[in-house]
Amino acid sequence: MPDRSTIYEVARRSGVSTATVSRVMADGKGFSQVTRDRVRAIAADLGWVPSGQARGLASRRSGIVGLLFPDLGRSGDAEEESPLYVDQVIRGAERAATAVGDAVLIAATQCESGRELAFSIASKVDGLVVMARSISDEDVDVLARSLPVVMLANNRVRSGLDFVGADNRTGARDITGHLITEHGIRDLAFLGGPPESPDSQDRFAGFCDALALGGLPVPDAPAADGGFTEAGGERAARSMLAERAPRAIVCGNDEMAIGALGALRAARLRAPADVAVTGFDDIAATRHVRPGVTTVHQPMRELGERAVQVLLGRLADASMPPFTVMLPTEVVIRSSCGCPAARQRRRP
Amino acid sequence: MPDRSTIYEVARRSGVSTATVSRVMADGKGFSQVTRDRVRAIAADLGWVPSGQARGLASRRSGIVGLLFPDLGRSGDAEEESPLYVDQVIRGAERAATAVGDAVLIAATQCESGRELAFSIASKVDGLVVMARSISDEDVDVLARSLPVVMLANNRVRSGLDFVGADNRTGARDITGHLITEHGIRDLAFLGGPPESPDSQDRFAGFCDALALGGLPVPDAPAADGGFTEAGGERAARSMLAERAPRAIVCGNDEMAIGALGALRAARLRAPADVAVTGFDDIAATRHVRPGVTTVHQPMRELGERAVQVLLGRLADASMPPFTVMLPTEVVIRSSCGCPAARQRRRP
DNA sequence: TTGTAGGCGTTATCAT
DNA sequence: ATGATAACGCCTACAA
Repeated sequence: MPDRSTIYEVARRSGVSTATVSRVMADGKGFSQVTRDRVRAIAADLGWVPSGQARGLASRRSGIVGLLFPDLGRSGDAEEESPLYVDQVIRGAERAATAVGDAVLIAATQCESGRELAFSIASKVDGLVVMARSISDEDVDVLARSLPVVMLANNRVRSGLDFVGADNRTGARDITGHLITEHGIRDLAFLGGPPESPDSQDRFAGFCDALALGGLPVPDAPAADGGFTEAGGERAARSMLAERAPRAIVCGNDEMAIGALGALRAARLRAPADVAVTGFDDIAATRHVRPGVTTVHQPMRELGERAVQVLLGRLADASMPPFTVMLPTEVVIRSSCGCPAARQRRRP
Repeated sequence: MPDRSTIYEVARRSGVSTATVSRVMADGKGFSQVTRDRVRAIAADLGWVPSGQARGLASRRSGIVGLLFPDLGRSGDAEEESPLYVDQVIRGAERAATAVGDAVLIAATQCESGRELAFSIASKVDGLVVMARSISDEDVDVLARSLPVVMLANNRVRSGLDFVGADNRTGARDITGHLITEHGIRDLAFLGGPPESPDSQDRFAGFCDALALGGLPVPDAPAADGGFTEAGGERAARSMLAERAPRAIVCGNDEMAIGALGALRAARLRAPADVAVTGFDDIAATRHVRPGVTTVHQPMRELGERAVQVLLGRLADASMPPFTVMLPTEVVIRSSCGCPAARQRRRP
């Protein structure tokens, strides 16, 4: 690897100044066609790749946005334990960023342990998208003092920060309402994720909304906690069933719903005949499993896209008032709720 | 957002020079404990985040590695069409990079269309991991002239570049051999991915190896091409079955295997009783579908990790001879090959 | 159309 | 243990 050549080298060989080279590469104005061609040819010939560092320093814009997401896989054991959720968000962010020529820097961080990493990322980017549970609130505040930060899927109200999220609460209310209204079920249990997860909290709140609407007693906490994993969901459902089987288990996400289906099978209970089950997120597996899991579709990729778009907007105009984007969710009817399998359509 | 404060501000308030601040932040040597504490306190108080640009420019190391992966989702329609494969690789890369304090810059590129993007990424990083089919060979060569490049899963022999990949050929040979040896099947068809995919080519080669070993006639091309997608696999299998059903369909990946299972169901053929089916990759869905898909496990996450590790090694020592890492694959027996469902264990 | 020169915020090399 | 000061590679007025 011969040292990366510089703008000086290109300028020297082209017989022009570095300013002209810079202008040519920026595709601006102020040079003749012949100069342009010569410079470009020599740059290509040299295989010159301009230094993003220097460019960023001079123009005070790196063209990089950062994405911090919660580091789950590392503590969990199996690969499938870590939600594909995040992957879709990453893809969405990537898409939105490259659409405007920016790039995405990613890092998995976990509150305390990821502090240093988070700051390291922050030093390299123009702005940051921070997913729920990836760094502490205090650190968010510190970071937000020196660069634009968009909160993603973290429903906590934070002073003056842009926010992008999905309407978890309404989704949970709708799917629970479906169970109550369409299937006449009046004995439902909610299987939650990690208690500190805002997503889990919002979904539980929506569950409660639906119970209240249906005139049913409202619990003050989820019936059990499955940590958002398939194994955790199975475990939680198993111990729940050991006591008393409800007519329906509303799960905080799809992984746990799939785990719950396993627990029902093990307990020789039929789903949905004996116990209806619903999920949340609409991951691919919900389509492949039998019975198909009735769930709530989250626009995960779009979440990532919108977050980056909001960030870019903020970068362009720092004076805008704080922005909040709440993306709609959608109930997806399959058969685990008791609907006939054929009716695999979506309804609002 | 008040302007990001600089090292000058910190130095001034601390009553020391910028050099000292730099030393303190680098956790190096050459300052008293009291100076250190004062500087750190003031830096924290100011919420100072050092500029990665300036730091990179001065130290000629950005602490960022780039990952270029093929941009599939954009052309395909549904989300699930785009292989989860890539997501795992991204996660692995992220893990390996953050383990040493680096960050990963990601971009989806598609040969010609992604040229510009690829160069933009290259300008921002210390080195590049390039996945198969994400940019053209010529562009790889150009980029490799100015920064270290590691090829990932691209089996093409490229002069002097580091390479990391999985042993597709042996995996395909083993799983095909299983069908021939354990199940006595002598009439097999290979369902390939995009003809230009090195992965697909290698797997087909392994398929042929096994046929030759079993004394069976060796075709010179896959029986059909399903583009590595579930829908494509179903379509290809359907038209294959319209002519004549083989005793086994060896699919180039899992998505197509799942599609093929759908086609068999539609044709009122039983799997594996009438036609055995195998996949490749071991994605999560292969466990959830019925029958469970016998497949070849690819260490996708590890692929990403190793690629970044090799890149970091190259960064540390540019003079090493080109490095090749071939990770082993592993046959995972489920029931779509004809084995009893209970025997869900792995074998080499 | 083109060149000159100062500045971007660090790190690193000398000194002291 | 600390301070000057010269890079680092590019952009951008301002001049010519």
